[in-house]
Amino acid sequence: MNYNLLLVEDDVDLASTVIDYLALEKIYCDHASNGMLAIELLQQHQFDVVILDINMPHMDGISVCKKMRELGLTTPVIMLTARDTLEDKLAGFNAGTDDYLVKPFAMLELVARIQVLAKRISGQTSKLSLYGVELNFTAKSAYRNNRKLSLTPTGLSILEILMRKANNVISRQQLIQNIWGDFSPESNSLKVHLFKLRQQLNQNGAPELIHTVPGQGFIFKSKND
Amino acid sequence: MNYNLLLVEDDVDLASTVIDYLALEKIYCDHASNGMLAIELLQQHQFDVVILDINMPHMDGISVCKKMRELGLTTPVIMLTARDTLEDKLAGFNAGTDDYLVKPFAMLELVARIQVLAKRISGQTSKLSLYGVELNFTAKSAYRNNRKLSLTPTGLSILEILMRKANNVISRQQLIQNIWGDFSPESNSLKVHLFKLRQQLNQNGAPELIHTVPGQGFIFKSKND
DNA sequence: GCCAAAATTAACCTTGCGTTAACCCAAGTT
DNA sequence: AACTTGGGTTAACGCAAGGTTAATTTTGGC
Repeated sequence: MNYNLLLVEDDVDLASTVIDYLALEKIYCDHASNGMLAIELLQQHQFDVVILDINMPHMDGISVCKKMRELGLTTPVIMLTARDTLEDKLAGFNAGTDDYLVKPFAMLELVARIQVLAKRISGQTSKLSLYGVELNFTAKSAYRNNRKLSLTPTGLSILEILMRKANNVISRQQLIQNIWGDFSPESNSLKVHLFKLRQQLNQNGAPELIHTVPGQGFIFKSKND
Repeated sequence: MNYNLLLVEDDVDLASTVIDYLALEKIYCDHASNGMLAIELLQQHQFDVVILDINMPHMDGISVCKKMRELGLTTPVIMLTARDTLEDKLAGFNAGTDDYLVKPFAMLELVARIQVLAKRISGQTSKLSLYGVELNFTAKSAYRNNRKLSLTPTGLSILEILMRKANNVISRQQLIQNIWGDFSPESNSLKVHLFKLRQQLNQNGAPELIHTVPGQGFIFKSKND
């Protein structure tokens, strides 16, 4: 929730219907009535997903999508259209769209597909669950195999950073940057935090999830990967 | 091109039809006839996308997908089903699927959607794969025939340099330059590193991949080239 | 200003990477 | 046959990176 979308749609009535509905789902949605404007907005702001009507005067949705990709804008795109021939769909995917929804569609399906795309990209969720570890942001708590871990704020934030980049190595520097910003403590604070975090995670002989990659950094993954 | 999929489908006839078709598109596709097997395979191997039939005996597609996510398997999922009610779709998305396709579907659309998902992933985890050797940059790890190699940072970097210029001879000087920059160690350090790297690569009598070209340097290639 | 929780620091221990040097071997040279 | 040369193999050492522990300082709520 709390996503930031851009709806590109020339039919103002339809647009406001969609925007109003999404607002109920706590999804905020800007509106561009034509392709040129959309591209401009996309270059200026960061959006999680773009919803793109294909049938528009001047510049159609396919062209907008193509243009976006040419400009290096990787924001995920969902195309909306009344036409459901295979050629149309393939043209859409070819232009670089991520999803394709045929009108009339159920709002709930649109919302579901928006969430899938937004999640994949920005990892915005209220909870993260991985390898039996559950992280709840709103409650600021973490569990492993349903046993609550007692973590300090920084411990929690380290765990979050590692889990968001699960299966990717994160260097000490990146970690420090993410936790403290530009001014970090000068001693082995990070080591101590990590130690305590692992201590909590590995109670009852649970297998290690935070692995050290010597000389490279740390990685959150299960052993048998 | 050259994706690696897993199709989970109990109808063997339908499965082989899909697999054969995908083969034409150069998309390689393993097959699991039930959910349990699928989960096992997913834990053992790395797939780009999973195609999941919903309607299966014992363990249906929704449960398989849920289980996957609980286990921390983030491989993108496309669900296939004959039922296209909204509730079914929402149940699918709720279980953590990435896409949902209603039968009968056009093969070309399936292929298009596979490609979208596979691309998103391969953008996140950059890896290099050659002659059975897989180099994963984000995890800073290397595998040969799915067996993990234990490499030091320099070992990994040598392997990367050689693999990037596979089938081209690289001189000692070039290697040294690339690893250490302008100031290199004065002894036979490179030789030792290479020895240890080869030692890791050639476990279990696997054929040599790093060949010495006397007086010239080294070349990464398979024997029969 | 007091107290508990959290963060930082310092000291110490352990591991393992990188470098070195020494030695081995085979092929070519004199 | 002894010597040289290019390369492969092995073990040893120093040092930096990482892990552990305890003590001290900082922070924030009351």
